[in-house]
Amino acid sequence: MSQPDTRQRLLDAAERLFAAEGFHNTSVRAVTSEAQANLAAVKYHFGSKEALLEAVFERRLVPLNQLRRERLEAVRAAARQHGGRPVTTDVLRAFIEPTLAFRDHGPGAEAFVRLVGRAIAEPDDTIRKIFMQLVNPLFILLYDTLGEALPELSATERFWRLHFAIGSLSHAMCLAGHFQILPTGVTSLPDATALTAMMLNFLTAGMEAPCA
Amino acid sequence: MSQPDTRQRLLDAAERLFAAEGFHNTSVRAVTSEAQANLAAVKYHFGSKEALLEAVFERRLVPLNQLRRERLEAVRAAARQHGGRPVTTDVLRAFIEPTLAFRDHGPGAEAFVRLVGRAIAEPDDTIRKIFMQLVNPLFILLYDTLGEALPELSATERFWRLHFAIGSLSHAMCLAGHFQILPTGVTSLPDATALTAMMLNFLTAGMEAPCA
DNA sequence: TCATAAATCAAACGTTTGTTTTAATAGGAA
DNA sequence: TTCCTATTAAAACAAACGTTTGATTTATGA
Repeated sequence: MSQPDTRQRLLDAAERLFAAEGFHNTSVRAVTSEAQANLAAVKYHFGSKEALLEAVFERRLVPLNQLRRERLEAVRAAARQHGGRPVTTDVLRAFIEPTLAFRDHGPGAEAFVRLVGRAIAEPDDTIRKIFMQLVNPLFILLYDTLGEALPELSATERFWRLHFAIGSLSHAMCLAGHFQILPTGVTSLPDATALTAMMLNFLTAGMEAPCA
Repeated sequence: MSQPDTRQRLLDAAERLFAAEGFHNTSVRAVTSEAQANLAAVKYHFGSKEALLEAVFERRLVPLNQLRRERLEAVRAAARQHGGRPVTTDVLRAFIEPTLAFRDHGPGAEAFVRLVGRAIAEPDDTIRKIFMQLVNPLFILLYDTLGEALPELSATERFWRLHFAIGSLSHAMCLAGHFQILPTGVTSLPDATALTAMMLNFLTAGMEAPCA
């Protein structure tokens, strides 16, 4: 029997199922069945289905957020050191590169990326707040750092351009490995590095566009 | 009693609740209760809960799609008439302007915009296919028209840049009237016209960015 | 070895789910 | 009126839901 850590197996199964079927469309029984655990194990290890979702988010989002924060702070520090502004594309890269590269962080990570990509648009207030509580401080840091890179941009413009970028990113996260029919001419799917390069190229141009 | 059209009241209630709480988190009883109709009315008028969702999509998406298609075809025709390419920002505007302006199309339209913004990232295959079946032909037309505006762009680049744009748009649609805390300096929220202008400015720059 | 805690288990809790059935009510045409 | 169809209504369906209980097993440390 592979029963080393029931808690871990529950997190793995919940991560996969919540990403593939959605939170409300996934039953606790489906999770415990896939994890080869007893139905009551969710209550024992986490307390409730919602607390399980919170644990799924926290397990991967806490280290990912720390990495993204470090990269953003590094860009800020480097700019301050040579007395200039941070470069827009560096700021965006500090946030986006670790995010898209995360899908290669072992099995389940790809499902997690899809789960996170959807969480920001989650209708259920309780669920969205669980997620936002974890990522909002980072969004604020990104917003502030973009303000240092683009001081001529008004707060309103910067706010909405950041949301446009977040939309592009989260949509691309949802598409990870979840592919529809491709148009003729689009042969293969890009890896995380190539996708990051394309997205940075696109979003940097949008961020730096002169105001109309 | 306001009982002119039970079918219409069911669509209105379902539209609002599906957008606010999500499809799987909304019960048929909640819909019929808000519509002041009998529980069995959903089965009688639509057949099932899923068929009700499909009707919610179709009621507004069919005319909206027709408008977007006309606007896209008009841009194509105008370009062909004077023997040149369509302009990128005109192509994007033809699709985006009617989409964002739709939230002012009477009561319930704002909720519908949010519902559509989320539908593209819907985990449930059945639901996403109901939606995709309605919008995919338009996405293909948009993809082709962008190819006429930007013939130097590779199919892969164009494909992903379109997805980045769709991500920005759908995220902005989800945010409509559903606002979180605003950062200092961001005072008021833009109307559909102002938001369209900002988004077009952003996405046009991204679309026309030189390849790295 | 024994006691204590941690973990797992089967089973049932009461509710809620989407759906269905059957009867009652309305409204217009003959 | 009378008949027929369209619509509404109340009630129940079986199934699935998240949660909880209490007993049992497993592991740990004295």
